Amino acid sequence: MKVTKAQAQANRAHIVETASTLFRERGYDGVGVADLMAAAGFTHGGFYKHFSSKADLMAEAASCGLARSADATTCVDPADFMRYYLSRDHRDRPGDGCTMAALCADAARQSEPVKAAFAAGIERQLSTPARQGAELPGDSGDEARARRIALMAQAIGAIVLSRSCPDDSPLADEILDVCRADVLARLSEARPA
Amino acid sequence: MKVTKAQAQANRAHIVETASTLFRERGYDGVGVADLMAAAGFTHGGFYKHFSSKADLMAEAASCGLARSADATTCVDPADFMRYYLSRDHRDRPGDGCTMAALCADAARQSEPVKAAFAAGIERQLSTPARQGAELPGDSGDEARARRIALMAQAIGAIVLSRSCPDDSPLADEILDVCRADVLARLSEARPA
DNA sequence: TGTACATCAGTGAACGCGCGTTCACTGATGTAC
DNA sequence: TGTACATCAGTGAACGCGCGTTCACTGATGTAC
Repeated sequence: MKVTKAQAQANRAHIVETASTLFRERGYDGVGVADLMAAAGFTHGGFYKHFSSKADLMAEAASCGLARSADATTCVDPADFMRYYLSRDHRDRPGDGCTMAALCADAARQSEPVKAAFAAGIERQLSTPARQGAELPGDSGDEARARRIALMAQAIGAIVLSRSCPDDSPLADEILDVCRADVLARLSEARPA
Repeated sequence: MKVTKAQAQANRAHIVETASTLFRERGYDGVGVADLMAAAGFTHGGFYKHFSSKADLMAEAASCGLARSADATTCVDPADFMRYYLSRDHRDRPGDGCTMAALCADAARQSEPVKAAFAAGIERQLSTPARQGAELPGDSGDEARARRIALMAQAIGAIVLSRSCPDDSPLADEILDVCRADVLARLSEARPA
């Protein structure tokens, strides 16, 4: 049964979205093509009408997930963002969360297109405009960029470390709490109002 | 052909070591039992004379790799350690590097024993004694521990992010350079000697 | 110490299974007249 | 506008392959006498 061009395009986008969520939850190797298509409401055979391979979809799902995150943080207060980012809620629901935190270790072992998507996504996140008035006067380009990189690394490291501990581990929560306090302190130092 | 008890024990340890390296290089899903046994110099059939399952070995290899790292940093100058940790060399040779950086995102999706091994490994790293004279007088337990956690998260995040970029990406090097400078600055602030 | 036997680390073929991918087919959509 | 045909998104069976695991076997080691 054929489908309108518009419907086919919407179906394709839906598959990419579903993949993006499932990959974040279970990793690239943890999601099969048949799994994924079933989760999106299709049978597996149609997959190759949309994508040339699973690796192709991986790169596209990464781009999509990373772009969405970057857009979602546009003009958001950095402290508010970090309070969410370093929350138990974000840690415990990777499917709805940050693609970098969920998949960048997986990406390191994938093909160039996937890694290129990650580099582009990181770059995009770094150049997301801050909320009006959230920048310092002395916030020159290089310095602000360096601070963003340092905080991004710390936040991602905290989530990834926390997730590697057993579910009920006090250490998992301690890592999150300590890093949240530290990141917020660094943010308020940088911008003493 | 049987083998002396001592030899069998040595062979087992060799398999764990080989697994620890291969897992760090390719991830848990990227290394098959047959692969691994061949790399260790054996055929795959003997695997189950030593381990009850691949998951069992994963937990043991994690413990082993994490313990070794923690021991290797005992009494090392934190700044020296961070200069190595946040180097291109460490980033580009995960097989010889930090188990946490290479596998903690994978660990998050594994069974409880693997996650428990990670929590224990992180705890062990946190309580590794610093080099004599590398502590501040005001370095009370909680404060020092919090600083260690924050720096560990930042360093791991930097490696993981950097590894997710394409090999020749300037961004990969920038992340490493920025985070190294930042971590070293934080270390020297904390201990103004 | 020497001999007979049990043990068990290591071998390599075989197992079922799920993976990514292919393919002949369907039938509504889109197009040419 | 109405009709005939080509297109192609989606279906579901089938493919080869590599995975984790099992198993009958081998033969040097370790043990009992």
